[in-house]
Amino acid sequence: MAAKEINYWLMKSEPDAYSIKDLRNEEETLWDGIRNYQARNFMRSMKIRDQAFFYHSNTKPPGIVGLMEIIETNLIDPFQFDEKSKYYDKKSTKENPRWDCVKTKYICEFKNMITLKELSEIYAPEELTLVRKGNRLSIMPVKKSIAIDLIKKLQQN
DNA sequence: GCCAACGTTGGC
DNA sequence: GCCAACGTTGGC
Repeated sequence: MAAKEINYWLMKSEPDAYSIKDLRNEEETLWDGIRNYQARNFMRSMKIRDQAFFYHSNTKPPGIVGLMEIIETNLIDPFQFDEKSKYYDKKSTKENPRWDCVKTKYICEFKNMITLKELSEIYAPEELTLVRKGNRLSIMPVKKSIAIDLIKKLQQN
């Protein structure tokens, strides 16, 4: 039986809010709080067994710190209905929820991160959208060839 | 603190 | 539907 094609993604998080160490401790987490349609749509196209790079943003320096696996998809983000949450969306209804999330599982933390600076020296913005100037997307796809290349590099470190 | 790059909102 | 004003993300 042919192995199912898996796709690769990159997911940003500020470590003050949620870090790779938090994920290592908890093993699994719901990737909630996404309130950007483009990022949401990328999440919607994720499949179980896909893998995602964990990226620490707003750090000195920012960069890729680990790898995780997508273990559940098409989940409803519970915080959109929680009036006390900063992720509350009064326009979202239970009949027609606006925001999704996925569940991810820890695979590994890389001993040495690959910084954004290093990535931008290796890859052009057309190859890796992460290095596009002013990129604010919190979730984005990573081309398979680049993903495999990155994993190899990160494991050598 | 500044700024680039968008996304969102609201007037018309 | 257009566009100006404003807000947000996130690098530096």
